[in-house]
Amino acid sequence: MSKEDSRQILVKTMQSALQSKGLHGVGLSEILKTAGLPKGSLYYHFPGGKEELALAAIANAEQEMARFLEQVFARFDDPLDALAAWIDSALQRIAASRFKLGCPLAAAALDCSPDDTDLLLALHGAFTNLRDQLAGHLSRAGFPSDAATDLAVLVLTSYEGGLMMARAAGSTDPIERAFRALLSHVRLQQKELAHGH
Amino acid sequence: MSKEDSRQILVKTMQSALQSKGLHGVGLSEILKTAGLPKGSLYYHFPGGKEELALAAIANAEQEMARFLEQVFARFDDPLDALAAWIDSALQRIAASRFKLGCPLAAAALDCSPDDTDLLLALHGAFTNLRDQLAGHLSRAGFPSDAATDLAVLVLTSYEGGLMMARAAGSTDPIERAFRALLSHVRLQQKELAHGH
DNA sequence: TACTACATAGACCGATCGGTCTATAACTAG
DNA sequence: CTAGTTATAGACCGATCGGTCTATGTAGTA
Repeated sequence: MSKEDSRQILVKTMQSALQSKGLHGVGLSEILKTAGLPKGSLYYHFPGGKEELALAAIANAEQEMARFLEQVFARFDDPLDALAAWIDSALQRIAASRFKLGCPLAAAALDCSPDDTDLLLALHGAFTNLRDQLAGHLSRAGFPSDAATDLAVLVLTSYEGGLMMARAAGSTDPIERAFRALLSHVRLQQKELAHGH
Repeated sequence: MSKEDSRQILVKTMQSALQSKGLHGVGLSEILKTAGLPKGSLYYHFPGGKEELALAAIANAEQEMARFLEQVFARFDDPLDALAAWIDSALQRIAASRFKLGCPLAAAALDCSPDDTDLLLALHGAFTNLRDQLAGHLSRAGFPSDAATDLAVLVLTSYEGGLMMARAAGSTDPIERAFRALLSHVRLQQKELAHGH
């Protein structure tokens, strides 16, 4: 097994562990058992141990999310249609996991100690990137830069909160409701903007 | 020390531990040290151990939140003003804790195993209650029942997601942005509703 | 005082935690 | 074939985990 294979397996395993049980909810032994690798491999690839692996998992999750967003927004002319499609796919993904998988970023953010500065910094960077990416696309829908950033944050917060509540509910209902409300309000605002010009 | 005192101290300590470190992020020994109580007291009041204590902390957090919402909505004629005031106070609270304290419900939801059915059920109940409470108040602002429920869920998800992101950011910025966007859209919708009638 | 329930107190337990260490397999270069 | 690097393999460590247990106050009642 090549170096990159084992490394990637560990990252993916940690990422999915974060999604289902949180940072402190899984032990290294469980991760290693799932990954099918011994402890030596972990500390060879990640001398920093659990935290370094978590950071790598967070970076990977951010990248996956950013890429997926890029694809979806490339597929639609209207950014709001893209938004709806993105949520739709999130709905399917979470339902397919029977509501076990949340967002690894959110799980790490809530499960870590307040003075885990490395982790929090990485998370903040990830959220900021995603926010700016979203804001860029939304500004194409006619929203001024400031409003687009605010709206992007609203989308992200509802997405994260929605995933969390969906997990508790064992249902996609919270995400559906939140984004039904959000999109209806935003479409109205968009119409208003169009009239104003 | 009376029975209720110790019990309440344990509940509060667990609640704040959930907010700052999550369910598995704190050990019982740390909780007991903070509470200034021995292990015997914990297992006398909560024979079910950590999980029973967590359930009690969740129930307490839900009650506090519901009461606070009730107070805020009683103080304003316009439910949207109340909403803004509620967020304002949340902003102050989280800033005062230097972004260490999130929502105990969210922390528990993301840090527990997917088959912790008791915990997830309790959280689902809590979120549903808060949602319906919010929806009731919002329907007074002119929103039809269905739309009010959707909007209530949007408010809750943004609140929870906003708290999480604020923690990562070490700043109230995400909450401010999210609710600036939310309130601006909702006020527009409200105006639209008023015109339509 | 004696009895009883309540509540505290903390020693103690096996299991598991994250992390370190040495040994060795597998491959490459000379 | 040898030397050296890469990566795997897992025994082992002290610390801490959640939980159990017995012993000790303590308060109210007879």
